[in-house]
Amino acid sequence: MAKNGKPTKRKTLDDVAELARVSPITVSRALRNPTIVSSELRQRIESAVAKLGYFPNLAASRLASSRSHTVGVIVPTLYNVIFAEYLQAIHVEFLNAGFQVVVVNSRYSTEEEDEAVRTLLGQRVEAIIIVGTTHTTMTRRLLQRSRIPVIETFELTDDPINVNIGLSQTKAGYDATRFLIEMGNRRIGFGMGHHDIRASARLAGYKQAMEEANLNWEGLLISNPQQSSITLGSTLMDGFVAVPNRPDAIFFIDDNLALGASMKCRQLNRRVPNEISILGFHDLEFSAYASPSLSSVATHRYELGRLAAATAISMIKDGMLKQAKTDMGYKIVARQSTLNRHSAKET
Amino acid sequence: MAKNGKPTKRKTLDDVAELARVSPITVSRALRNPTIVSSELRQRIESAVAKLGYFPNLAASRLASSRSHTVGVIVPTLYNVIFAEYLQAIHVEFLNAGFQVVVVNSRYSTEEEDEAVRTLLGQRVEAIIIVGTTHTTMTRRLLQRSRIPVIETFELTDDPINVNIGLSQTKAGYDATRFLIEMGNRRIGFGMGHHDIRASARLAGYKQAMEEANLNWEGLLISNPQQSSITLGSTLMDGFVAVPNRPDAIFFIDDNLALGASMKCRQLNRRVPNEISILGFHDLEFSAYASPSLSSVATHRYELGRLAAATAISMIKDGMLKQAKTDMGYKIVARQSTLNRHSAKET
DNA sequence: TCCGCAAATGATAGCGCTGTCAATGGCCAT
DNA sequence: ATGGCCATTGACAGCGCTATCATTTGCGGA
Repeated sequence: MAKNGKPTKRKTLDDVAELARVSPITVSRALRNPTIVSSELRQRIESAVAKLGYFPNLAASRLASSRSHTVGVIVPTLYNVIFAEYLQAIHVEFLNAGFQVVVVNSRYSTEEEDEAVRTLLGQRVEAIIIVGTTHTTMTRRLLQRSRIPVIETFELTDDPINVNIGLSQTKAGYDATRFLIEMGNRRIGFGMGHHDIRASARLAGYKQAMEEANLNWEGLLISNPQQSSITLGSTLMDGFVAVPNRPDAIFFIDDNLALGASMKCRQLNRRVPNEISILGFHDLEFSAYASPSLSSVATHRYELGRLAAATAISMIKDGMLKQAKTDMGYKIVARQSTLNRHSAKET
Repeated sequence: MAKNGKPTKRKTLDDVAELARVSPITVSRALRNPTIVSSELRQRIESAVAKLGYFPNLAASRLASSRSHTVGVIVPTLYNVIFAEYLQAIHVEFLNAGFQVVVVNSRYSTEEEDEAVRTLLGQRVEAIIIVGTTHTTMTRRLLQRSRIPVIETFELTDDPINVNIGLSQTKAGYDATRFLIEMGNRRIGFGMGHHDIRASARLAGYKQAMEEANLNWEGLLISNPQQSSITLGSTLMDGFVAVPNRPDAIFFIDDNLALGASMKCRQLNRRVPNEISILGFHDLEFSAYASPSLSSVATHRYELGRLAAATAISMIKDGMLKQAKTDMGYKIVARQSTLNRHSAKET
């Protein structure tokens, strides 16, 4: 309930200046860079600020200085812990450098991504960090015209807008599949949720590896338009056990699916990895501690976010747009959920 | 790389107006409310906008209209899926209502929360949704003075700033513990990560229930200053099996811990629920699908976020600050991980 | 035909800050 | 005592929009 009917206008710099008996510009300076104002005035100003409960109108400040001290980050979802780690790193870097971070969620839609870019540019963000390298033509043009640093992440492209930091999703999918093949698996399944761009790239890598090894993947590819989750992994596993001529290994698009599938296997009394090997992706926090521990492809989300933010900061400082591409790589981590069937035979 | 050295000033409304041969104010209107401008001018304006690649400077718009069309949300962390679900609901509601959402992370610190509030108020957000009801005196005063709707969530308080929507964490902890007691457990452990406010409230409820039942909880309380995770659950379980006179049930502060503990039990060959019952909290998405499925206390995060946002929107529209308190409740969901030892004895 | 009214458009004056340059005063070297 | 320099402080204009009121135009009814 409003305490009273007074329209109590918000306090402005001028109110503070009046109370502190100094000019408004001095208040502005005292607030932004206290050291350049004499300590006497500074104290008068500080107490006036406290007394009035003043704080600056950022819109006015941004308009006058044409600096927003804000950067934008576009992620496809907030649900996925991958992006939470990435965002955390970005936040830390930018907050330390005095920037505010606005996060916008594009929900895996290029149209929403386009809108998000417009919103951010309208706010005159000083840099944009975006997940993915595939955008609508319009979005790409907007970003190019914007003349602010744009960091495209998570994937790799030969034609970045400015800076690209990521890993080859296709190659990762290929190598992961090769890993399973070299472990002696023949019928290798592929389990995924909805076909987002990066998941599809990993799928392409899988198909390539399978074809190169003359292995047939028909009937071994199970997907579901839902978002990836432990629950979904459990559901997908139901599908795999129903396949005639069951797979001896499955590559899941991420560790959530892999964990759900592994738990389902136990319910169904299918031994992992003996009867069926399971390989995940991303090496999530729990994977090393699951039972059996999950083999996975480690990606470096935190470092990726950190590097993206650090690069953006240095570009903002220099006022220069450079073009660059950094491959963060990945690493296949073999744990209990995958079995080397060659050595298993030997013993 | 900058394509050329031209300082290419950003396009403004005036540029568009000039190109479209209309007055700036007409452009402003055409952009904000196209229907009130004749279709001829509207088309001229639209093509000028497209040609120039113009889009509005939000800082100027906010300053002039003193409306930000922005709301702020403060959460303690982005890592916890609980808050991701809550944020998702908030985003959906506000975006549909034409508001932008700024999310700030307070990292479980009241100091950072205070800063976050200042940042948001400086942006002249039109409402603030905040997790928790405990703030510094200063923060509370700022929020009260702000004269915008403040929605405190997740907990319940008798003295809300404006609107409070949540559940009694203490009562939930109490009831969960009662549930385990009534199932015939005597030595009931409590496992938690770092002592954030809501976790501590659940702990208080646990202690109360134990004391009322004349049960001793000494030595049965294991915590770790880390953030709750599946991994940490696994670690905590190591602690519980090392306790002399092992617990027959454990209440974990959330389902991540419960799942990690359950997986560890299997590694250690402790049967769940026969040797040890496990109860989690929040009823996360995977809990029903884990093996064994996890008993938990279901909370309603999505609905909570939705309601918080809807309430904020209606308050913004009405321009009225009301005081209200809504108890969202919770629900104990019994699944496989807890055993009713009374019936177990009977059979 | 003229008036009145609604719809469409325009002119003016800020919103609350900061960039820029000017003014002031104290202090030291000469 | 004088000039010059640095450290402080202030005046002024303007950032790019929108609220508000004023003006213009078209059209039906008296």
